[in-house]
Amino acid sequence: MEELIEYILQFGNLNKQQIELVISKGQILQLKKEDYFSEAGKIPKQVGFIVEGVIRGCYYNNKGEEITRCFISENSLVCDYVNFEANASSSEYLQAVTDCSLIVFSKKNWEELSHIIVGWDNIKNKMVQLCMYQKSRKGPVISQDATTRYLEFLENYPSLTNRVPLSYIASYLGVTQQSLSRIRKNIR
Amino acid sequence: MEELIEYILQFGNLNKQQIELVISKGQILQLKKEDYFSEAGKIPKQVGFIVEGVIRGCYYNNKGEEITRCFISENSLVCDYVNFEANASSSEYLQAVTDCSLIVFSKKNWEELSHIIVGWDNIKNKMVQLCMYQKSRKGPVISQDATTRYLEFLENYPSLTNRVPLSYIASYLGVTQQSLSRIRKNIR
DNA sequence: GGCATCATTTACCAAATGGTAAAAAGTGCA
DNA sequence: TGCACTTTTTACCATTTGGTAAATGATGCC
Repeated sequence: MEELIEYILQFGNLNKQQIELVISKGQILQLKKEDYFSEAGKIPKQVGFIVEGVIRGCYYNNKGEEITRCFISENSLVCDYVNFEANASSSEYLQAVTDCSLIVFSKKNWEELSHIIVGWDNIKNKMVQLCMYQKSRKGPVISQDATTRYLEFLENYPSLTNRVPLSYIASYLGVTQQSLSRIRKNIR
Repeated sequence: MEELIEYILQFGNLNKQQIELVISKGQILQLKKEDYFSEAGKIPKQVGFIVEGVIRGCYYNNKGEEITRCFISENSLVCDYVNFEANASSSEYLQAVTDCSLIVFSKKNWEELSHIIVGWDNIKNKMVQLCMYQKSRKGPVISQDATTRYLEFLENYPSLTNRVPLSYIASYLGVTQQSLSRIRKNIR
């Protein structure tokens, strides 16, 4: 739980008792590679914090191709938050890319924290907003060519290169797997 | 102001007195085409709501090319919100594409609303989060080809086609202006 | 170990897009 | 109206990327 607490304290202060309250509401969740954390068409039921592992957001486009939209790794929140809040069904899958250890909060527990910790809403919203902001900033830039997008991916996600299948990275970067393979060859 | 109130009430209820408080904190701002609402390298000073006009988010990439990252039009919030909250300098410009009428809230007034209206924070955060969420969903999809991206742009932003220069749309879609011109020709 | 299965690389050609340049169309102003 | 200026279109060819297919490399299971 230490990682989670350290993460939270970036966004505001909590005393020991409040930290205990947060911990008491969280539960450990282990996901096996390819398990879903949440699914398209279903209402997201929990907020997660990744202690170990990689999760991706993905969906199927109208050609039936599977597209990876984002990667989330250690020490980050994982949740389709807007739909979690609105009790609306999600349009994408959140799927474990590797075996994962998470700390998760049910909707009930997550909401209770707002009632029992003064200032929790403030921390919570800063966390969620930073999360959304970073996703939009660390993603591939559409105006760059594929090689540049791959090089920036390596910079932004150095720890992912060897634990994520090439096909996921390819659809994330908007190129075919074959093109990405060729790009990697040309870089060396 | 009616548009703003209607927009806000989507996210939660306010009584007449509270609505008056919101109105009392907002100010009218007129922007001329190409004026900046906020600038890269500067700390965003206000939150805006677009009553009339179009604003774009843009920046200069490392080749010095000007890249449009998003379009925001009537009945939407406009703000680099994370940096506004954090008093951090922005990495992009928010620039009027057409003459604009806005209702703006200074940082001081925006924060005061949190103190004087119970439940304002809740409304505010839902607004901001939906705003960020939509930006990530309405943007061009990197795994689609340029023609598809343009067609989806037309669907997502039908009102922008004739009031935004082609060059802005081109960089937004990640193609050169010449390519976009060719694409438009082939669609007809 | 050997086999089946899946992931990645390579090759080939077709199609899409970029870069440069020039022409055409549109806009504002004297 | 006519001129200067900006925006958009068009054309040409080089380069990048996609689509299909097959070969190679990895991985897990019996």
